[in-house]
Amino acid sequence: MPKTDRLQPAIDPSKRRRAHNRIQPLLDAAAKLFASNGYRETTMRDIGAEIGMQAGSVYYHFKSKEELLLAVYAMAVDGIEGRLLTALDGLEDPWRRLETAVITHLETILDRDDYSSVMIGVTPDKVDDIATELIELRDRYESHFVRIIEDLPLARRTDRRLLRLMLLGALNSTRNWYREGDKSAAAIGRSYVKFLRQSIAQEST
Amino acid sequence: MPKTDRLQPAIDPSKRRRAHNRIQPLLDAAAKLFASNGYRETTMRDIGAEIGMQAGSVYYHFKSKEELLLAVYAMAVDGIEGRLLTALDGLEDPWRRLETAVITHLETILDRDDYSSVMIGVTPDKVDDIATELIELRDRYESHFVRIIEDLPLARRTDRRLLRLMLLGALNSTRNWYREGDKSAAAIGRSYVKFLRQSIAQEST
Amino acid sequence: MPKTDRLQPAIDPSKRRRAHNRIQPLLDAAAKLFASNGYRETTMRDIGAEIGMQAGSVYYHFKSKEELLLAVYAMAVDGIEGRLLTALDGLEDPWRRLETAVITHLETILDRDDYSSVMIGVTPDKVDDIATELIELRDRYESHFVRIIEDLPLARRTDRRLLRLMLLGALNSTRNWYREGDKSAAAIGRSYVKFLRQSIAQEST
Amino acid sequence: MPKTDRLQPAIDPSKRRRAHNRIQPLLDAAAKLFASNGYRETTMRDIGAEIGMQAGSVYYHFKSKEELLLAVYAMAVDGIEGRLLTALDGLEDPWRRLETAVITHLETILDRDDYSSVMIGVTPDKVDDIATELIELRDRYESHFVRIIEDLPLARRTDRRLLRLMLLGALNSTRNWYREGDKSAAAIGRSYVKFLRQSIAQEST
DNA sequence: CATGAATGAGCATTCATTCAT
DNA sequence: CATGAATGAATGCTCATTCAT
Repeated sequence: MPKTDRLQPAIDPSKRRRAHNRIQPLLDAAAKLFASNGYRETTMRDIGAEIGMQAGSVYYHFKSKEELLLAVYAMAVDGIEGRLLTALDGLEDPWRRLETAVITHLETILDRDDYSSVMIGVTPDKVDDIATELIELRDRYESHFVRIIEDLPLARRTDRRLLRLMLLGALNSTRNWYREGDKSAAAIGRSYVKFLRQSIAQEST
Repeated sequence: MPKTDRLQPAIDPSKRRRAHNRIQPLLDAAAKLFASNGYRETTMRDIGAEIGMQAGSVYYHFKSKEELLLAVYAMAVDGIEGRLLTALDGLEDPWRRLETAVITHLETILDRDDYSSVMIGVTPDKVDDIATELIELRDRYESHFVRIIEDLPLARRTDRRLLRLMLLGALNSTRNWYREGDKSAAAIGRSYVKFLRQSIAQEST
Repeated sequence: MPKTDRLQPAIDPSKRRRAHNRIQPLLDAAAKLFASNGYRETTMRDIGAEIGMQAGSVYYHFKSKEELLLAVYAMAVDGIEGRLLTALDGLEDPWRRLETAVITHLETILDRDDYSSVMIGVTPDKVDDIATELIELRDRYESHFVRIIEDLPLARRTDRRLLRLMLLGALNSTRNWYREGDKSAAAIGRSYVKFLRQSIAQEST
Repeated sequence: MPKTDRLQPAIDPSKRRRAHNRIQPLLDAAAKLFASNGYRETTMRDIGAEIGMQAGSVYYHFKSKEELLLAVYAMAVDGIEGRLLTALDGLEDPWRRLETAVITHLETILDRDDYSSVMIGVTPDKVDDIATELIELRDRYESHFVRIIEDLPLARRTDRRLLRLMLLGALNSTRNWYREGDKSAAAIGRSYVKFLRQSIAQEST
């Protein structure tokens, strides 16, 4: 995933040279540490140290640890959403769209991208003050799955919400067991869709 | 789930009544707090206070917080495993066995049982020193699913491991979204199995 | 002023020996440092160090710095009120009562007693969370002056409230200029009353 | 009180308009914040922000926070002293001079003027490095009261220093209790003088 | 068995100050 | 003149753990 600068405050490009933009490195460092050690277990000192900065200095850029998490989370959603939309672009067939979404999602989270790891790994309700914002962000992303599943020609009375929840639960949990040497994200994704498709598709399909 | 004492080390029953009668309350308190607030966010003081005990006194019974988590985790596995085996007892049909396992699993974790909440909710790798033990315990439980899925008459070349991983991932993630008023655990379980069955079953089925 | 134990939780005297009661030394240390350096400029580390204790350990006894201030303040009021009542005991003549109150007040705050210095020196409104409690305590003490001045046979239309405020303002400010070698507290007190008495007394006096 | 520039170092008037036009706003901002929140509780960031300036930029004008306080304090003394002298101008009668001084002082500090609030509210000894300068400034102002009281025809053996200290103590403490709706500054001042005059005046008066 | 007391390392956060640009 | 960025020391507070009694 590209470490985009979508979230960055627009700054006068002339100053950019000087500013050395420490925000991106900071976000990257935070993402990396949150992803590998967890949000709570990562200290502001760790984050600062990662880019040779004092803990206190981090506060020049982000006014709290939670604020920093929120920024990382937002960039994660930004990134994964962007990838998803790009991959989906131009695809019409509902089942292909589903498969593509599943595969893209898996590819993002299994390539151990720090940002999306944070998004998948951080339990919003442990971070009270920004829980709402976090959940909103996540929902924004998942809404694409809502739509994709809506468009599927399914057997009548299929509970589409349950289907989505099942699928996303399965998808997100891959990151707990996936190891180097396992099947590719694409293969896993294809299998998951195959495991479901025939059971849920409309008869005629 | 009953707050059983199934796993307790076999000790002289005469002493049991008096000597170790604080262990169970302690485990229950820890389970309750770990489940509702998380392992890291729960302090030894909280746990002690829950049963009117000083923080320091907890160390008479468990030599560290991790040790306490391990004990809770072990009891959780013990409990959920017990329920599973009881439910499965006597059942022969492979698909019924699967459905029963799925439903039983969901019933345990969705009735917000403290012990199993800990088992599902605590990420082993955040607790370095006992991660191995925790994983072993979890594997012991999941091995029943390995066997159940092994016994399923599936289409040739179905990746049974992937199927199990997908299913357990979906199952365990229910606890993140399940709310009062949602379908029953049994209904959800039945749906999940239905979502899969036809797609993966051997033609003749 | 006696460093009383009025505020202490009643504890089983048998345990007292063991407990070494660190609360009193802690209050004394806090009073001393608050008095000489100010509340804000005193750190919990300073207070702990004063009695050979880690900063963190202070929290075993007081759950916050403000809580500690409140306890010191309460003991200060306790002490100065006790002295006042004792001094007033048995006195009937209204003017003697006033003079005695004034002198006693001055003696307490000018002997550089740490507790009353805190009471006089700490501005309640800088300590938001306990401002109310602090003000209540101070009012409790000052209410004795309200009564003493009420009992004075004054010229009609004398604004007794204003008189009290003037007097207490003058009294409390002595601590800002009083130096070793100045007149005694008693002499100052007598002068202050003399400065006022004739002007405000009822004609017949 | 007008936010005057009376004390400013005499500088080339041509530059004054432009070059130092940030000093006055800075002083005003500092005075405002010191007065309402206290010296310690006010940060350089707050002060800068008040006039749209970075914290670091403040250091271009004042080399430290204490320096800034000193400047505010000096302007405060300058202002209150100016008002006093203006009010006293032409008055001959010693008692009228006293009453006027008292009332003028009260009017200045009770109209919640930021500068004089700082002067009255900041305890010099909490600001070690400039305590001497602060005290000198305050003394300069109070010397006018020394003289006014010297000129009073008082009963022999009246301790004029004590009288001054009592009066100023009473005066300055008004700001702790004065609230909207209380008597006017003038009324309070007149009362205070009345409370004292007859008691201390020479018989013949 | 249990407590009361204390430790000490650590944490998020604050803030006066510096300085290159 | 002013800023943006950073420092570093400090601060109130937390918490798993220890240990004498």
